Amino acid sequence: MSQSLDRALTLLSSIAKDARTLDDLADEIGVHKSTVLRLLRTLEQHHFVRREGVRHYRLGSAMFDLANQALDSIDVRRSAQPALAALNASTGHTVHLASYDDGEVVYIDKYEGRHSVRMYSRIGKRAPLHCTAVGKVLVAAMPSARREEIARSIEYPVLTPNTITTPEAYLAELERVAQAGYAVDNAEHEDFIHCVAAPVRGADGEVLAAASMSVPKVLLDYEGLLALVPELRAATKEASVHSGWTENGKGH
Amino acid sequence: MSQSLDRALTLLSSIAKDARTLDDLADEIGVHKSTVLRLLRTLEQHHFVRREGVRHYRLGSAMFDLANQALDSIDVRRSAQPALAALNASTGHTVHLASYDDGEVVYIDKYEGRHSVRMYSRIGKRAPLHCTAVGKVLVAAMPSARREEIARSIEYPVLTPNTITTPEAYLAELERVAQAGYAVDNAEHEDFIHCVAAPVRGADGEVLAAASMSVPKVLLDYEGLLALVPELRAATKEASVHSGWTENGKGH
DNA sequence: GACCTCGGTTGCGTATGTTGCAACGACTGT
DNA sequence: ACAGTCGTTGCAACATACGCAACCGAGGTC
Repeated sequence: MSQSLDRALTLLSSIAKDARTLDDLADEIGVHKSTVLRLLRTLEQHHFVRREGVRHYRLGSAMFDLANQALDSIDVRRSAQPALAALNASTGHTVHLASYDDGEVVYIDKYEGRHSVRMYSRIGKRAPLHCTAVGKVLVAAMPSARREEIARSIEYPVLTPNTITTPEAYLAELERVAQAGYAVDNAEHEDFIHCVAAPVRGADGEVLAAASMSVPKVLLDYEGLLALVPELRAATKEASVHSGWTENGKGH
Repeated sequence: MSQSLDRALTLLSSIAKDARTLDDLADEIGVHKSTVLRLLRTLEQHHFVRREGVRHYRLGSAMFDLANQALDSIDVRRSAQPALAALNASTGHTVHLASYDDGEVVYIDKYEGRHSVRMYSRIGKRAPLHCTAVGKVLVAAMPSARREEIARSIEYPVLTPNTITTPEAYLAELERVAQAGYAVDNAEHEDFIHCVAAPVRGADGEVLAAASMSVPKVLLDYEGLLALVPELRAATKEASVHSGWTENGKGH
């Protein structure tokens, strides 16, 4: 809708990847370098971009200022923090907190595991719904009409041999998840990692977010992974309580 | 330079403050609400903004995705982390890591203190050079010509009774800091808090950033604050080593 | 030291994209 | 049913952001 803004935002992503020369950036978004220069200058004025020397552009402080402000305003993040940090500390595994946004999963918090295998995740990063434990938990919590709608509308890229590839299979999986109260990602997203996830609920019992633990397969087999579920659920329950949820029925 | 981009970036700040209605945002940046709508839509496409229901706009996930990417790319942040985290753990006080950017100080990391008095700081937030310990450390590390230049060009808003208010006084203070190797903010920024700061150096001995500890005055008097300096300097020294610095002379 | 390349910068005229307007639609509360 | 918000769209006018081409400055090469 707004061309220059659109270009500028694309620019930001390009810069985030890695600092480049003007012409490179120009090529990337398909405009003249003078245009890039002018956009950069505006971004710079607002501290969204910094230049260091020549040939080096980095994201600026406004970026993380706003980001931190935004993160702080996500209530469930703060209320879930103690429980998830404790879970992370006691198990040593990577813990994620994620929520649904526009047909995808967004990670809103992350506690790095001790056995830090390089995982392709990061706060703010987005992931597909069909191959992540958190994705399954979040969609499974929706009314069945909405589940259908989503299951039919998303793509099913095959990321590992275990990835679910059809709406039918996904819907069946969601049903299982809804029943069980937790979800598993049996190496459906990344080959060497499997996860379990469970919902964090708010005052009205609605699902605010999903928390997951990710474990390298070399460290724990499938049995071992499932054995973590009780601990995970204890943590999500505690997080839910801190978010206003009460055991039986509505809060307030 | 780019009007629409400029407006959009201003919009982001407004949204960060607090989610509002279209007209409010329009007023704030002085344009018609339809204009705001179109900008928001573009921002939304890029996930810089989310809408929840009506009358609610929040910053979106692209924001913190990029921000985290950017933070990860700040080398000194990662290399200083262990030392600063340990300092924070052992003293219980709030620890900041900050660097110089465009006439101001920018906080690039923060470790919350245990006795958490609400402090007006946040990763990515900017603060003045003249009334912060980190600011003094960073400017004191510059060659004297540049010190002069900066001292003459910045403003000296009076924030507390102790705030330095003239370039002359500031330059004298910088000289003291350069000699001593650390800086003090004796409640010059916020009335109830005082800080000490010391530099973190890189391979060539250049100052990469400044680390500080902030302590409420009710917790520790001026004497007590100064007593923390050795521990702080031990931590910044360790951080420097991790950043490539070597005790005597040039690295490489 | 002259020449070349590469990255960044500026002025200018034009076409394009962006804007404000005003009318409409959806929703809320009275 | 009506008034009051808030968000959305089509359109025409204009400002603005664009591409171009020339220029500058730094580094490297011969």
